[in-house]
Amino acid sequence: MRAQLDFLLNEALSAVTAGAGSFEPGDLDPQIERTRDARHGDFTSNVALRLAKKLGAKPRDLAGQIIAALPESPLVDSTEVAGAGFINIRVVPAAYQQELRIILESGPSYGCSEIGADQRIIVEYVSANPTGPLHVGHGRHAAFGATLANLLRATGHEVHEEYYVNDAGRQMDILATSVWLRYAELLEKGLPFPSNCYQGDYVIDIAARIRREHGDAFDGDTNALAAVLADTDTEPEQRLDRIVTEIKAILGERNFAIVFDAALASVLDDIKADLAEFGVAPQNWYSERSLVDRGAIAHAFELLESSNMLYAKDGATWFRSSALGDEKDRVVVRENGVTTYFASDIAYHNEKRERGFTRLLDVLGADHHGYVARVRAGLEAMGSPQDLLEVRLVQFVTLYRGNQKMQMSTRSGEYVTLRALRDEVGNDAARFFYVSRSNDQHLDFDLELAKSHSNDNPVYYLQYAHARVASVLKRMSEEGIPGPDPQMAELSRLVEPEEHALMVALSRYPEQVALAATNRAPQQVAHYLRDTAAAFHGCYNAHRVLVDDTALRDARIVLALATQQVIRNGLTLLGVSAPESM
RNA sequence: GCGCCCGUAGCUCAGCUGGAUAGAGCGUCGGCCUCCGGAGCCGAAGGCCAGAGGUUCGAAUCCUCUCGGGCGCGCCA
Repeated sequence: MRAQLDFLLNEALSAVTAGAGSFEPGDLDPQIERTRDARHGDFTSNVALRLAKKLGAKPRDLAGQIIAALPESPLVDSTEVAGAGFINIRVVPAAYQQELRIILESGPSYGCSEIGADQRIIVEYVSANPTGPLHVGHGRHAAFGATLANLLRATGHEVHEEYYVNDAGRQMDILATSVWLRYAELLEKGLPFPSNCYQGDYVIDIAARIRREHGDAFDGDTNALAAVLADTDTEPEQRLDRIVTEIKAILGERNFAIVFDAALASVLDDIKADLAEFGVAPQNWYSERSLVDRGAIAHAFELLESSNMLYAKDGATWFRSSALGDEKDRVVVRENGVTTYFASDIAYHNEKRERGFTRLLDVLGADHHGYVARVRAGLEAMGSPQDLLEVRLVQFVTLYRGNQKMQMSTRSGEYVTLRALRDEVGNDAARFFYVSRSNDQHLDFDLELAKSHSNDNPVYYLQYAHARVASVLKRMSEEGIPGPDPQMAELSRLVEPEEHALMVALSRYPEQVALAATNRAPQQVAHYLRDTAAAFHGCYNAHRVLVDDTALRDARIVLALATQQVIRNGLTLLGVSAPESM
């Protein structure tokens, strides 16, 4: 509906501004907005106000000219110049009635558009290190990323979702080390378990399975290791590196790899299952090790080398990122010859680029914001346009149990897992709750509140609206009332204010989806659905659907069906179920 | 110290890239089913949009500064 008015207004604008060279219609989107106040009509545009100065005209005069140039349309009821120079448009009631038919004809695809048709976009999100189960913070990333992907897909983008698996590096060595130390406990080797190893019970489970499958095959001489463990003078992180080294020596490369791979597979399988149950299923799980094995890092280095962006200093290799907007240059190969995490990431992003995506969208934790400039610099150095990489930061989730703030740390094992949260509050409530707040807003997640299956959970309100329609339909079939044909129904019978308000709300859905996708703002869909459900409940309470007047009844059933369709489409975008009954 | 995010009703948050009288939920107070599901509806109270300047026809929104909160600033990931 808005798209049609947009078109009309553009026609009028180009007629009015035909002689004025500097004007470009594209600058002005969105030109048409919904009015907030019904007295201003249905739609309004401020173009006359915005163009007045540029064209050297008075806003109200200009508005009048634009209105005069507006092509005839069966959609438009009346137009007026209001206030300082607003163009207010009232559409005919039949337009809203026709929209109901369009909703029912389009079904699940109502609200979809092609505004992103020429875009191939890769959305990378969560990408948590596979060193333990996902926690509630990751849940927010998962819900946000998946919903964003849904929104982009609904607006015609070609979308590829990906999870980058950090299956190489120090943290993974520490996980393997933690597992082996638990294994050693099972063998009663009498070794202490350092506090900066991974504390979670899943580590013990993995160790137990290794014990079952391999017996004491990974036993060995632990004297040197015991000495390192007992050395409390060394700085803890440094000591941990030495512990890793000792355990690698005890096991040998081959056996350490077995423990390492068992730990990785176990944790990753858990993450995959967890996300799948949460309705989150990336098309690809991209292994950092595969990147290294394939020579992608070497390839990226060649590209950087050829543009003279690498240099040697202090025995390390540096990337000249400061030349491209970063605060300082960054090390890509350490003094000890090992490449940094940044080297992998630069190679990974280059690889995304080479796969031909027109946009790389990274969903990252707010603690990674310092990282953005250097990745962008890397891409630019390898020949990308500046806007290829788009980063959306997700602020932290602070978990409360009642008034008690909870400290979370993966290493210490003191955190609430996503799975535990889902078990307690349900997938629907969790998905909805996560995306109903802007991603750049901190989220206070009160477990006690979320756990309580009480009425203050907003997701139930939406689902209830959907179920209520289902209930009416059930009642209808029980009483042998035939379902109406939307094309034949006399929708002009829908004249009550509540019905009109509901129809207006429904007609807004396509533009809300487009807006939310453009703004990368899933919470706008959540809020829209809340408003729409409220309009429905208000209408439902004021006017009975299954009345004796057949024509009126049919019209109201069409309205109810359209409402159900829009709410179902919206909930689906958010990854929330639309139940027939509660 | 420097950088990024944020500050809107008692609480939790929206606010459509600068529009007309700033909106919801929860909480508080008062009403509504002999009627399709009361997980609902209707109404009331509640605001110096942290503060101060600036930009312009017009600012919660853009710019600068101050105050307050969060997060970064490794040859960690």
